[in-house]
Amino acid sequence: MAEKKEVLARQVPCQLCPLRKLDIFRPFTPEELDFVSQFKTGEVKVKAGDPLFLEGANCAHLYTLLSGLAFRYKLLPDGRRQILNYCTPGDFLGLQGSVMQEMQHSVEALSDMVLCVFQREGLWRLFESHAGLSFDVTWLAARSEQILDQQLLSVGRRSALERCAHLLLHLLDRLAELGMTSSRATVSIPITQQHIADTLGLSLVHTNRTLGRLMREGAIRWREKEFEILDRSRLAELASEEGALTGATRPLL
Amino acid sequence: MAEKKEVLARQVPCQLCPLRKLDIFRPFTPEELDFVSQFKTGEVKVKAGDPLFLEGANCAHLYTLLSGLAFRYKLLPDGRRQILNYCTPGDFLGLQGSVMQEMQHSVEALSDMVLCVFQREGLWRLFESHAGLSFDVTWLAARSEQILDQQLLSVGRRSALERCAHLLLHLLDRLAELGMTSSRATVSIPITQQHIADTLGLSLVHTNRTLGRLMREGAIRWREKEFEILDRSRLAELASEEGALTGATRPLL
DNA sequence: CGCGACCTTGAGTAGGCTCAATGCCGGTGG
DNA sequence: CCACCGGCATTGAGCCTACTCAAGGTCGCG
Repeated sequence: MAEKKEVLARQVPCQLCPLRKLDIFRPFTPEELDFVSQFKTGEVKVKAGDPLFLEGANCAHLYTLLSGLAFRYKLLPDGRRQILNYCTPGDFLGLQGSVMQEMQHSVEALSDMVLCVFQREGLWRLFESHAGLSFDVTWLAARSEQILDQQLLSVGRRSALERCAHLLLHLLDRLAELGMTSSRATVSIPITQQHIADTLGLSLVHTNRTLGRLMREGAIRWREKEFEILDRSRLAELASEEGALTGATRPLL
Repeated sequence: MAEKKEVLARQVPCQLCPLRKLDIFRPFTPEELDFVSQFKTGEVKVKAGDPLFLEGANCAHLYTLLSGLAFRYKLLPDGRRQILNYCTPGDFLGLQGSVMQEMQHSVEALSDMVLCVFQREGLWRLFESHAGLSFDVTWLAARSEQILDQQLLSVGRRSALERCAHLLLHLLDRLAELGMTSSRATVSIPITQQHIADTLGLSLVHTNRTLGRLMREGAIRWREKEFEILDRSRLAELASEEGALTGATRPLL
């Protein structure tokens, strides 16, 4: 309990992984499931607010996020923070650290998380023995690059109002496909306005005012770290959408 | 000549590829070189200003940039453009298009380019038969994600002056490791201030003034699509550097 | 010689920033 | 039970960075 990361004995066998039931994840062959099962060395819990990775560290592990949410970020020497993206269940974390020498960004838990743990060396065995899974790893890397591209477009070229609208829609969509939204379009996500500001490259105050505008317009509701999209089409219009991400089924390691 | 893309018969065998001599690229085994050689189906030339990919297209090819420069970008419906990053020789282009359904960004040549062409299906054979090369593809994907992370940090959290300084240093470093700089720190790169503006999320006018400041400070010189870093340490200081990219040797496909 | 592409510069505006204060919890210790 | 404190949202005021509009200026090219 005093530990930041609580290491657990292996819990759920991959074959029974509840995430895998979602139909956004591509079905794995029994053989693949076997491999992943032994690739996985355990589980770990991280408490909300705790770090999973710290920039500059050389982490020996890879993770698949099983439950909970997190975010990736970078800091400038004087403390300015840029949130790069959000991590949702099914995301494969730590690839950069395994593939390059060290992690160039940090990851922090937004809510309590459970993660599958893999050893760095296991990744190499994965590449040697499973072309399909290797391709999946690459697929996941390409996907997160796409998300980053979108985010960069937003931060670089959209107005504050557009950015907010776009981000909320993006989060809604990502959580919806995981079944993490309540009825309607209500997203429960433990972020503060400071997180949003740091994601969008805005100041806290201005973020607050911009969200206020969206609320007064009746496009969203925001209360207690939970927001609801009331008028999706209005929001999409405000966001200057550029075409959504592919909804293709994805791999889950 | 009337063609946008000029397809050439196979020219240089990979074993003799001049790029491969650079010591930033990891040495390949003869066996790997053989495979890459037959993976490569030809070469293509693209003229400065011409597109290599267009967003939304479903491209059947993958490329390795042999010579010349390009940039990746996205557009908003109303025409605002965000340049995502620059492509330099050795970069592997089109992975997103091969791995996902379609390309979510465009690529345009900055200067005349020569590229190696690979078939999309060849990538699958690569994964099946060459774990090392598969790993390399993933490595390259992870690296471009890192570069994007940096860029996002810049656009989101740095001031105009910091962004300019950071970008110039970044370009200098990337071109220097390829031996594409002249003596000293002179970078010859055919970009306009509009490119810089679209990279940094700034307006053209403000970019001009900011570069002007850097020039008046004596940190850089800019003339005719070519700039020179006169005072690297000053520039680094202005850039609020966050730690450079790994200089590790990289794969070249 | 005129035109197009690009760089410069001026002037005025505004979107977004900082500083600062207030209000609203929920948790904690006295 | 209550007072206090810390984290977060909100709001006002004033400022400044960066944007827009608008004119040139330079250079290369047909």
